[in-house]
Amino acid sequence: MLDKAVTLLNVYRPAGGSFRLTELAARANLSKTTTFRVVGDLVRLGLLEREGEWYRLGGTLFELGSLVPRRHDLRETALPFLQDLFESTRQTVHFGIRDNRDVVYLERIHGHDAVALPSRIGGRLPLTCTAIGKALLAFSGPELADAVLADPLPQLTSYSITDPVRLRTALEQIQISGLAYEEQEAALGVSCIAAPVFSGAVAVAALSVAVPREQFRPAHLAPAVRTAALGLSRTLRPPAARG
Amino acid sequence: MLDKAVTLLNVYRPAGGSFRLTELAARANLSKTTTFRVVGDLVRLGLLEREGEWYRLGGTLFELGSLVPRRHDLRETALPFLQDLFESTRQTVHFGIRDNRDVVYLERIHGHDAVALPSRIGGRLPLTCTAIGKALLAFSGPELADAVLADPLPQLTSYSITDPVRLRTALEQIQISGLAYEEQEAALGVSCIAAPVFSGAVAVAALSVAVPREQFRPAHLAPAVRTAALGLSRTLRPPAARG
DNA sequence: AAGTTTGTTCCGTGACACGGAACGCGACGG
DNA sequence: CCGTCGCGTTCCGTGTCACGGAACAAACTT
Repeated sequence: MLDKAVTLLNVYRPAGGSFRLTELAARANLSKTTTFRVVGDLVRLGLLEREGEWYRLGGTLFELGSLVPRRHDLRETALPFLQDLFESTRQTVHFGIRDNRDVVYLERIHGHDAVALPSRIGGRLPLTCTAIGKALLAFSGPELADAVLADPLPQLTSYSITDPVRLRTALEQIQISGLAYEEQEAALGVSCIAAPVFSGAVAVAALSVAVPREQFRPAHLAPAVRTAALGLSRTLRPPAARG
Repeated sequence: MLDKAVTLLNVYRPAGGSFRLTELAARANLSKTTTFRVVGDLVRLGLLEREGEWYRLGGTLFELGSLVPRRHDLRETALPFLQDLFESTRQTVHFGIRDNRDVVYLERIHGHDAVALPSRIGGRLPLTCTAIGKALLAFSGPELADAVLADPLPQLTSYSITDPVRLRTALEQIQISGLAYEEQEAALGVSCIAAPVFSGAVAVAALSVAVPREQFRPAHLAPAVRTAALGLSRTLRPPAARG
């Protein structure tokens, strides 16, 4: 019952949208009868919403998701620094953490002229294809980097780094400079620069600026990104006694 | 099973936090045995996370919640206008929709010196105690206003309006001016000004600026709030063919 | 050392989740 | 106008697994 319910909810990952009963049953590998009953319960409980014959995720999930502790707290303390960064660059600003081998985006703020990117709040992208991911990977200990480099590297565009040797030298460069770059590795026409947010020696999060490729001026963006990341690191220090 | 699981998740509303097994069982009115089993399933499925003997909401909920359609779409198109508003006022900016008799906040952006407020993303406050709520109530049709005014009005502070007659004249004033005010009705020392976001004749959302009481200059804030709301209304028009 | 509260395991019973089969309906298409 | 298809929905018999009381181990409090 519970398993089937969560399986049904997971049908909506990672893209969201609306589904009809039969399609839900097919994607969840459940019988139509069971789907009908479970989906009915989910609607009654507010986890799904029904509009005609279409089902979508319900508002209760939004409210529960907003309460998830680490995500909410980090986002709240990071927001002012992200605002600073946005104001000084006027480009799309990202903020994310690591979960396993993905970066999970906690915040993404932009103006009217945002670049097209696969990132979205609550969404996931491979560590190795994004600037934020590389910044996190470079400061998450050598074990993780070794493990990631041992497997085939995921590829989002033709520019995504697939050569582990090249990625390792990139990580070493990141560890020296404290800045991570990414050029069209996540989306064509977009480049990124990111800096890790530290709690001690390991990165607990990272923030980045995404810029159209032709406007990418790393030397100009670096100080702003670094300043925001350092400021956030310092702010996290006092209350972040949680090991 | 499903009911009990959702009951357990709802223990975390509206404040979030961490709970131990016995406290979860008590708050959910479930036997300790059942709580133990269901909570174990929830952890296995990612809806809860366990740290020692403490349970908190899990990252899966954050990711699912970020996919809830109306919330996500509205937030995404509203964000640039909220940024404009924040930049021109440098005060806490809110964006919310109506759900039943509450306002649900979809976004809340602020700088380093944010005022203390009970609002939070995904949180709820009574329609009648907030500027956003009044703006929504004034443009949600007379039936809702009549129903709300017929019942006792909720009260968050000693300044919250409890007299239905006074609230009705306030709503009429909002319908004329297109702007809603609130002075210390949600939190002491904080005043707000809000404007509705229209889709046709009804408000589908509203945005506001929250300011420390002593700095509150309505005449100065009004144009910025109105401009942001109108711009957002216009942007929502073309793609918002959904009745 | 006795008592209290914690998380956890065990187990017998009974409710209810399960999915196959069948139904009503609307949309096509011959 | 009548088949057929796919849809959502209802029904029902079977079997399972959810349920909670009782008991246990461990960690604190007194």
